[in-house]
Amino acid sequence: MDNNIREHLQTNKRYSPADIEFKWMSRWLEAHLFTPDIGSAQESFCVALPPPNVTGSLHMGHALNSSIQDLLIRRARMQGKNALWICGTDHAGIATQNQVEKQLAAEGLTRQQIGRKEFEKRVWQWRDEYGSTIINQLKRLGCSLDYNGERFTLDEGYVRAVYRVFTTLYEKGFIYRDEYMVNWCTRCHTALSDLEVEHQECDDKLYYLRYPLKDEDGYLVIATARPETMLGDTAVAVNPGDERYRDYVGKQVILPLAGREIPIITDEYVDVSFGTGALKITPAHDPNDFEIGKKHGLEEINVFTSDGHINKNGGEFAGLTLELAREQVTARLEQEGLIEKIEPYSHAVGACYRCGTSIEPYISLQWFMRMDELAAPAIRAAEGGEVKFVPERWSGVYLEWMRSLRPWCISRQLWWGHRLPVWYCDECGQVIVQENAPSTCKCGSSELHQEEDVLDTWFSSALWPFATLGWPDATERLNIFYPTNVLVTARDIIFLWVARMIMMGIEFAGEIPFRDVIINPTIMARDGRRMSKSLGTGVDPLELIDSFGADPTRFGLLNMASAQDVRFSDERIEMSRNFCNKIFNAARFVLLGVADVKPKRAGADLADRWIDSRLQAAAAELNTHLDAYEFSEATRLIYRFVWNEFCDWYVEAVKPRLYGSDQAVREEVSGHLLYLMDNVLRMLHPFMPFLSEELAALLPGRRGFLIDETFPAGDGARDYQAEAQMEQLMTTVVSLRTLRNELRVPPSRKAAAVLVMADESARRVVQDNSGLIESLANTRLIKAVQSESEAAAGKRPAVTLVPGGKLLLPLDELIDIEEEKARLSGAISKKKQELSRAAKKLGNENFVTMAPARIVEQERNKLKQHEHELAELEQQFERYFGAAG
RNA sequence: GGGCGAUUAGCUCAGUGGGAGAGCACCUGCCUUACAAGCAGGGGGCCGGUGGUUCAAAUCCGCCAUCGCCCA
Repeated sequence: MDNNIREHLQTNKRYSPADIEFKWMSRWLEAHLFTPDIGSAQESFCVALPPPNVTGSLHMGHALNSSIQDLLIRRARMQGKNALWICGTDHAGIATQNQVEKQLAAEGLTRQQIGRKEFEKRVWQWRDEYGSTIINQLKRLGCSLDYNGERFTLDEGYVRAVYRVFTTLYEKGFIYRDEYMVNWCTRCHTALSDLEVEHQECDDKLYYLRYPLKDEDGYLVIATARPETMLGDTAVAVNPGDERYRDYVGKQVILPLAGREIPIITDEYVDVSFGTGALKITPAHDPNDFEIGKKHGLEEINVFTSDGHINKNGGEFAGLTLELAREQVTARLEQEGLIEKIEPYSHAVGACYRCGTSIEPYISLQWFMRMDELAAPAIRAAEGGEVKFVPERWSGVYLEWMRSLRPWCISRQLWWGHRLPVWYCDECGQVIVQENAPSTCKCGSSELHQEEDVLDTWFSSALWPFATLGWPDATERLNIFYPTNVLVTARDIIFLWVARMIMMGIEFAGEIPFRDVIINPTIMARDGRRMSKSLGTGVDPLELIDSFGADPTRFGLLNMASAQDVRFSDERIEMSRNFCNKIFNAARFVLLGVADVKPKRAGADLADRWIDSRLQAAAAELNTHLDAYEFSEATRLIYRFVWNEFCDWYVEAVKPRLYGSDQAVREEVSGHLLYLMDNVLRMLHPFMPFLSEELAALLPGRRGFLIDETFPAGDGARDYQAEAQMEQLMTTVVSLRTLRNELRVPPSRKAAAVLVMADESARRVVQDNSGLIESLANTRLIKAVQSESEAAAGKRPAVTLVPGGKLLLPLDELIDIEEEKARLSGAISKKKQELSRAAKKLGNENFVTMAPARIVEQERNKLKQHEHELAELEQQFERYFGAAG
């Protein structure tokens, strides 16, 4: 090893992530490690990154599911697969437009002032400047995305895919234009799909309004939460079965303020228990009323403008904002004595998912996509298990949604996005839908104009798994990597993406886009609720990377990735940081301590055989967990193996041999340590790429990158004898340590111990490895004898049970007689309890006859063991203190 | 209003039919030549309540309570 490195390792006792992360990411990128080989004959493995919003920055959800994806991708590469992790962002129509509009506003400009062309130019500039923020943040996390192949949903080729899909669906009649009620954001000035509306419970008021009857005295009282919409009322509806209103049906009321005569109609939809049971019907401003209006042929009177004011149909209220209109309408009604009462009322109000403005149900001319026919095969794919959700319960959530799909409003009144491939002839009104701009209409006119609207961003991201691979062209990439293997995402994306990707994938790429869908848990704030920007309960993953390092952040997040939502706790990241430090120091021990040899598996020594077997077990189990996507279990397993087996036992066990005077032994142990370290680092690499790479590079005889090496499969043979023998020794050591501690033997004092074991094979294990026990338990003169008479351990040794017998520690002068008496009788009563538990169970005839033989046998063995041990303890007690207490 | 999930040690969470686990925190002793972000040892839980199924329930089923998430 280089002397500089040696010195560096000697002086630095703590892992310091910041020093190495940038270095390795740069080297990986320079070596193009993350770009797959298209010519490879290897089995492919592909994951498409759910494209983050181009305006976005890394949040906890991204960090978690990217850690998962990187784990899977890196392992797949190490398993020899031709792996591709598709990289890119989506253009995020509204969000990006809002960003640029904000910029313009700062210059005192609006997009209308500069015009559409100029505006688009500004957005592209914005994108070039800020659009790779989140991709760069993924690099900091160590993600091995194919950065060279980064895609964007507005790439030239991608646009072609979008247009192909649009025109095909139009020709099939799935896409159509209609004047219909949509969700309208009065600030973003566009329609939104149902999924882009966020509902929030809010404390409001319920107004009871009096609508005077036309031809007689009196009035009908209706209840509404939105009194300002009464200006657009065109009926009052009651339930046909409602006796209270039977006499009024068919009559007219005079709509207050407007003075309009409107009918009293009946409809099953009306809930007799809501308010008074009489409902005002405003077909232009409420989705349910819209349906009722259609059914009854009611007039739709729009009283709002598209930017949230009252229009001329609102008479004297025209020009007011909706908020002011509500105040003034209720004030006027109050004046006229038409308000019966106002009650507190709590209901859900829709808000724009991008700007939070209240959503208005609004009738406008939009493009829609019918979903039922596309949904059918996508439903079957999940029902038949072709697409598998993990955890499985999400499959139900997906199916429920898919079975109740309504037409999807796909047009947006924005200037950023895929402008619909639709042209209108100014001459004859012909609608032309095709991928490329037409020059003339069938009528011969060349006076054509393109549709102003753009497509919902999610329309294009639905094509992500195949459009990024080159579709609609039959590319080699598409051939190799489609369908992708797994999609990892958050649950709120199930509808927005997963469902739509499955539908589009089946329809256009001819196959499901991915086989497994991993829905990662949500990381909650400390209070157990969703992290919230406005409440300040969010945690920034980049800050975690800054203060703990990327590897601890990844490992900690993966440790949280079980099937359940989890509260974020930085104790987990700290635990991971400590673990990284442990690994770093284990490597220091190996690198600074070993002889100058190459990694080489040894095998005669018990500890060597034991750790080899344990390594195989750990690797096998690790692969099982990863195959089952049990990430949290995987982190726990690797933690236990590295810390509690490799570090706590093997490294300690090996020290006497490593530091001994026998050079041949030292070299053998050195080779074996290096061999183990190499395996451990390869297992760790997909979890903590930076640290593992850094340490692996220091191993003698190393070349290349870890990612090109093999992930331990754990398919080597186990050595069960070595495992059992080492188990016996470890238990013996722990008993001895416990005894020492309980007796408060100072560490400086190396007490001598005697093991009395009738069992010959157990005794031989101890005899053959007495040195190991001596060093691990800080004891000397381990002697294993067959019977007490041979022990000659002084007159009054302390005693404890060990596997195969008992352990005597002669410490006459150190033992407090009363304490020892208490300690022994404590052990006796504990043993008695265990004994009686087993005896009771076996005394139950039903247990003996009904339980599996294996279990009963196990219980009998326990009973025997307890009986034997109790006898030993009582005998001991009797010898020292007379009759057992 | 509908659906889903959770309730296990002081805290954050694993454990899904055969004697309750981890990390942190706590107690005792250690600066033992890889690591004090560490080492050795230890204490601590009628597994939310209730009823049922079973030889056997933290685990399966019913009901109740509390909290959370999603959808309308």
